[in-house]
This record gives sequence, structure tokens and C-alpha cells, in this order.
Amino acid sequence: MDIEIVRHSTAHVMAAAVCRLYKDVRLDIGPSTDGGFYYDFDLTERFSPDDLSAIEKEMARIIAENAPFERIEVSRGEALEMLKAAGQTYKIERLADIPEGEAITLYKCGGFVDLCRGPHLGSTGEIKAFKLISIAGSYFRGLETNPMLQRIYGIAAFSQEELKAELDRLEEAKNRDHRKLGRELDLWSMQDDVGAGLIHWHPKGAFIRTVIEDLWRREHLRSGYEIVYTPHIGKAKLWETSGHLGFYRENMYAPMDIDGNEYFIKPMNCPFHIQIYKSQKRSYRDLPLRWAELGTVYRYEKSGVLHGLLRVRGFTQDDAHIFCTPEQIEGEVERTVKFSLNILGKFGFKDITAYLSTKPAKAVGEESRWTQASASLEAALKSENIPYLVDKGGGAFYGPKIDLKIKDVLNREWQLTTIQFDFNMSERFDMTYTGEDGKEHRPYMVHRALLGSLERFFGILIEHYAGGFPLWLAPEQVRVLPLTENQTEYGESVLAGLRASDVRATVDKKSEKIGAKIRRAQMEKIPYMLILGPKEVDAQMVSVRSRTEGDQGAMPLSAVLDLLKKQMLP
RNA sequence: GCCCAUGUAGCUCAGUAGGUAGAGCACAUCCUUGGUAAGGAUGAGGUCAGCGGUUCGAUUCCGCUCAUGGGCUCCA
Repeated sequence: MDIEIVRHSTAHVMAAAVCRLYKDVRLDIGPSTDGGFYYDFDLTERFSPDDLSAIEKEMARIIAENAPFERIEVSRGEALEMLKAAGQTYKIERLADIPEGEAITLYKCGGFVDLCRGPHLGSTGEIKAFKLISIAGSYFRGLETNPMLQRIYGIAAFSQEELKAELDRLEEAKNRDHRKLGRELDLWSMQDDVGAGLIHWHPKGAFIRTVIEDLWRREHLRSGYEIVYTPHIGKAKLWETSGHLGFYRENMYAPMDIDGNEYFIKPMNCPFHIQIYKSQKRSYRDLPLRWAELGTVYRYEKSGVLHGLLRVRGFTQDDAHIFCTPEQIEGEVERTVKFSLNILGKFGFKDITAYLSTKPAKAVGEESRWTQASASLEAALKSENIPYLVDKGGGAFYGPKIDLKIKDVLNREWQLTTIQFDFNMSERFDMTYTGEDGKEHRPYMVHRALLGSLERFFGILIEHYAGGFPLWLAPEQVRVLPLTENQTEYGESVLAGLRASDVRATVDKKSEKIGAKIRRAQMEKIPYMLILGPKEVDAQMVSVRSRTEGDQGAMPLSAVLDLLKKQMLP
């Protein structure tokens, strides 16, 4: 049996329970989802979180009744009549969606009848384990202009054990939440006095960022990129030319007046890179040009979409633009994909799926360019053997793209890399290069970000590692723990030895028992602790404790340095 | 932006049926000098998110705003 059937049937039982407990309930739909199920309702009362347990109790009653799910095939007219009589206005609209010729079925269960394709369990008694999780609002048919319904989310499983496992998984995800860990590990914050969606990187978080940035810069230089820096604001004219004021204005912050000119804060870096391109005449001999920038942009995001580090209003993209000839395009795309996989791999992300989005109905740019660009994207995915899905017609109007999504340790998917062609900007800014034939040609322009944004990437990294960063990323790699104040001096000399080898370390000089110091270091998720008591001083050794492996015994400092050295690089 | 919920010390939370508040952790000082996840004592720390209203009096009731959380929508 399929878990989806269990989920869907549980959704029906929930709807039945709601109908028993409340008056004049209008139903929308109640499908199974990836993790569970939901049902959308419209009723005068507002559900509150306390109501969930009452609904759960009623559901348990319905399950105990072991009512059969009865499938009834009806004509369209009969269904309509039945729904009209019941005042089920949303269902009537849903009925209209069912194509002519398709069977129309009702499912009847314990006095509750629902328009539903099914399939369902034999009877409610087959539901062994479920839990209601949350209440949310949702627009009918997901349309902002439609009325808002009340949605109840729940999960269902084959057994109580499986339900518990699922709840544990949710709990684990909660414990890894980058917002919780960000506070506990003192990595980053947002401040009411500053504004929503604006990130403060605290020293430890900022340190991790510098490690990421250093790696990013080094790898880009190795891979033939050049690094640029561009301004944070630009004149209205620039954004008119780029088309942002036409298409993207609601995401841009209000302009500021400087000497009578309107200036906008940048929501994207591309126009500036294009300006550098256009600062001189370009030859085919100059191409490809690969320009990368950790470019900080600001976008107005609706208040309701902000989410920790994952959706913010100010963020730094690891942006780059590649300008090249048609002959170079395939090679450039392939090397970009390869480069991205290389970088993501350094952070332990190996399970990657690609999404290829092709030409939509409304699009700019020559057909031949779309064809060539899409083909080069697909070829790159094939040559790298990446599993991919094609979203036909899902590209932006300005070009096809591939997005790479990684899976983290909890098997959750996150989009990081995006590689997008842009047939729009190159036209709007009239970018050209002189070809071998002495004529002007239009370069291909590829926009790409590998990590996406540093904020978002950091959030994902925190959750991926659950805050326990590998040695090379850890802001504090080693903590020296003298047993008593008598070992402070030796501790200082050990610290000096560590720092001389570029190990990020501190000494805990507090007059506390060693257990308390260890506990603190464990909670701060510091990879290694060096414990120094009289024995270690006598032997001129250090006792090593690994955060994950525990006591490793005594060894000379040089052995510790060797041990660390092996983990210093990604 | 929309629906619902929440906002009390740095953190996690109690509490006040309207009379300006409390715990644990963290912090400071002192005592303690210890062997692999919490030693003890004392102390400091609050415009109860902000603004306005009702009231003799508001952290508490009402309204608005801001922020956060769960979703929806959005993410050219």
C-alpha cells in the first residue's frame, strides 16, 4: 500500500471530524503532500492551535468507528446537485475542472461525502498513526486575489513507530535550524532597530564567511576568472536601460536624490559588469571574459517571505558574468558546471540534481541562440553525468538556465547554483565585440552564481553541519583547557605553539572544574580540546579530546599539529 | 502583501483575575584548584517590543505600528 493513500484518507477523516465539530464548513481540497497531508476549509470560526487536539480526538473516534470508504460514481449533474444542496461552492468550482469524459466519483465515509478521485483505504480503521501539526492560511487555488481559506496540516504513517520517527525527524530539523544555532553559537543576528531581513554577521559567523570567501576567491582565480568590484548605487538611466525599472521596480528600494539625479540601490550586479565591458572596444581575442564579484545587493522582499538567512533583503551574491563568442559557449557552460560541482563538493555537497529550464512562450532573443544555449546547457549536464529534470518553457524571458540543487544530510533539497543565459541585457546595452571578420558581433552573456548568496549558503551550511563545522571552517578550532590555574602558563605556551601554526585557538582560564570547561567547549561545538594537568606539564604533552570522538589520550603538541594539518583544507 | 499565532532580563521561560515583575542559564565579584558534559556564595541586570486609547492607575484591556514564527502568494 502506498503511504499517499494513508495520508489522503487521513485528510478525509480530518475533514469529516471538522464537519462534525463545526457548522457550515465549506471544503476545498485535501491532498497528500511530500511529508503529510492538509485540508483547506472555509468557515466562520477561526481555528486556533488549541482546536487541533479536539479535532484529533474526533478523528480518533471516526477511526474507532471503522467506517468504510465507499466509492460512488455519479454523473456530473448528480454531483453538481449534491454539491449545490450542500452549499459546497469551492467544490462546485473544482467539479468544473474535471475534464469531460472523466469519471466523477464521490467518496462516502461515516456520513461524510466528498468529491474525490481517490483512491482510499478500505475503512477508517486502517489508519494507524497520525498527528495534526499546524494551522495556516492559504488562498483558494493559490491565487492572491481569491479568498483565504484555513488549512490544517498533519502527518500520517503506517505505524506509531513510523510516526514517531517522522516526528523525531521534524524535531531534528528544528534543532538544526540555522536561526536557533545562529543565536546559540553567536554566529549572526537580525536586529529590530536595523530592519527586517538585514543580516549582522557576528565575529564567529563573519570568520566562517571569510574562510568561504577566501576559498571562493582562490578557486575563481585558479579557474580563469578576474575579480571586479562595482558600486552599490546607480543612476535611474542605468536601470531604465537594463529594464529593471520596467520589470523589477516593485523589488527595488525607493530612489535617492543626488544633485537632482535619481539613484537606485542595486538589486543586481549585471549592469555594472556590462559597463566595465563597454568601457572599451572588445575583440574576439579578448573573449571569454569571466568577471566575478561578491556583490552585495538589496531587494525589497515582501515581509511575509523573509526567513532567517534564507530569504533576506540585503545579501551578497557570489556573482559572475561570462561574455563569450558563440563558438566558446559550450565549453564555457561545461567548465562552469564543472567548477560549481568542484566548489560545492568542498562543502560536502555531492548529491546534486539539475533543473534545466527552456524557452517560455514570451521570450526575447534569436531562436538560434535559444537552441544553442539550451543545447550547451544540456550537453554540460550530460558530460558531468548529473541527473536532471527539464522544465520545458520554464526559463526566464531573457534566456534558458540550469539550477543545481543539493541535498543536505536530512535529505532536504536546496537550490544553490544558477547558470542563466541573458539575451536581453546584451541587446539593451548594445554589447558588441569585433570578430575575426572585422564586423561587430553580439557576445553571449551568461550570468551565474554558484553558492547563490553568502547569507543563504551560510544558513544552509549551518543546518547541514548542525553547527558542528569541520575543522577548516570552524571559527575556533582548538580550545586549551588548563586543569587548574597552575597550568595557565603551560597553557599559554601551548596556545602560542598552536597560533604559530595558524591554528585558531583560545585558552579557557576560568577557575572552574574541567568538566564545566569541557561542557562549554562541547556546546560551542569546538572541534578539539587540549586538556592540560600536572601530568601533561611534567611530560610536556597535551591530552586531546575530540568533540565527536571524545578522549584521544596524551600526545606531544607536534602530533596534534600533524593531526590538525590533515583537516585544515576542504 | 494575505491568514493565524507570538513578543516579559543577553538566552529559555514563569507571572500579574488592572496596583510598574520572577526563575534557571549566561554575566560580575569572592570562595574553591579540580582529570574528560554543570563546585559554591554574593551581586548586577527589565520603559514587560513601540506608539496611542480606556482607567485614579496599563506589562495586563482595546486600537495601530514594528518584529518574529507557521503557511499562502511572490522570487522578472
